[in-house]
Amino acid sequence: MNQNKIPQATAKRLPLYYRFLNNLHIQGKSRVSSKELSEAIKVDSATIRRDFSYFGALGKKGYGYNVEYLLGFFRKTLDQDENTPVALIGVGNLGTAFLNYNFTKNNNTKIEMAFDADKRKVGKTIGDVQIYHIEDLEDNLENISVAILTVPVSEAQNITDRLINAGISGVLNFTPARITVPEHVRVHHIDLAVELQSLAYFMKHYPLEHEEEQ
Amino acid sequence: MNQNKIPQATAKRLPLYYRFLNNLHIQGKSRVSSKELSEAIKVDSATIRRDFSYFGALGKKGYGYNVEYLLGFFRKTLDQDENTPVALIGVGNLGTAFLNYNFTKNNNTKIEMAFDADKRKVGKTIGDVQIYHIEDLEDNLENISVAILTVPVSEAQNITDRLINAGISGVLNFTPARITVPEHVRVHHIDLAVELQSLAYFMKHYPLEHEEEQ
DNA sequence: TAAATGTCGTGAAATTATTCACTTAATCCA
DNA sequence: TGGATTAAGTGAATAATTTCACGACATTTA
Repeated sequence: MNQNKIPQATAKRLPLYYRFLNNLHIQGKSRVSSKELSEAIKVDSATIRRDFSYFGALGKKGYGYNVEYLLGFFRKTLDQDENTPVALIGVGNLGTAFLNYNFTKNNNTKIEMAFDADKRKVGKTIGDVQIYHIEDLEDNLENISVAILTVPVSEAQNITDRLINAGISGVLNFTPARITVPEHVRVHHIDLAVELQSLAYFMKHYPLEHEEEQ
Repeated sequence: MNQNKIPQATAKRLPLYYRFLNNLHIQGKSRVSSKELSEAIKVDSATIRRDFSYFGALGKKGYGYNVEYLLGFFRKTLDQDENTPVALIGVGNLGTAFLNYNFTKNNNTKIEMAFDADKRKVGKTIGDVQIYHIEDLEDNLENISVAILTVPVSEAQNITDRLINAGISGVLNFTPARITVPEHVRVHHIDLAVELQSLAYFMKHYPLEHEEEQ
């Protein structure tokens, strides 16, 4: 595989490309240029061409990219065929939002089960996903490698430790806690307060220049 | 001001530093080193020292940083005194999560009002925030510069246009739509599906190396 | 007081990412 | 068919970010 040659910045944009191509395909468009893509997803066209070029020559000069071909290519590259099973930990408002969000639609991730500490929620189903009690975490987490963590910050590290013990190797952490994990576990943090505050900071201090932001 | 000298990557970490220092202060710690900070927030210690150095010499050799002093400094720098008023657009599960999240706690942003298209929600209050009908957007959005966008993707561009017309200059966009805005408006995208998919991709293709992310 | 230790601040190097601008090839159109 | 146009792919330049590694100085300890 050529995975290690692909810059991280590029890898982060792949899902974005994939989804947009999928939309184009659904709309019946058969052809797209890096310029069009650029305008739609707000990434410089040279960056898009460079990103694609890491995978080889996917387009045609004077023509652009064939949507169906490119989509098929990304489908393979992003392992769209193979589903990644996900567990949701913490069924509060944010957790519920995830359960109702239909990820599987144009995405290879699927929330298979959810856990919560509130006994009143246990046994219920939201968006087809069964809710278990957090005490039963270890008994149910089989074949699941990714967890979405939407629990109170005070529980974050403790539950993370249990998740890792139970075999999880990727965590999407929505708590403000900067959790500690072993080397082989990957954590992505999404910190809503930080995002909001950082937006406010940028607005005040970088008033004129304009570039889109992750 | 020295804002323009500060790299964007540094600016993005500032809220993180601020919050962690605040926690230290609450815990009664009076002193901290870049190494300790590094272990807690998973950012390389040299990066932390470099980040701080953009603001001048804030520490003392052989000692570290004085928590209270540093906190006070960041409070000023991040304009913690001055609140940024925020409007929430779309009171679904995700929107509700925001309303219940107590941002103002150690944060200078405050959700002042919310809007939704569902008449049953209008007039209610969640977490002290009044919900208005989306039709009345323009009438109520006064003195608000930031919007959190948690509406269905189909409405995203249309509502964004209205928001900008009503004077908003920053948008925290949680919809998958890559919205188009004029030069003076800043948009930060947080795309939950992309985050999840990109985590899965990194897990599969960058198996051994380990660095914290985002 | 003197030696040992700790830790900042930072030049310089290394790494990573973006952007420019040009060559080349395919398409489009008259 | 042939000239004009379009747009990919990419070498090279530039920019941004991180990291190394060390000098200098404060603190701590004996």
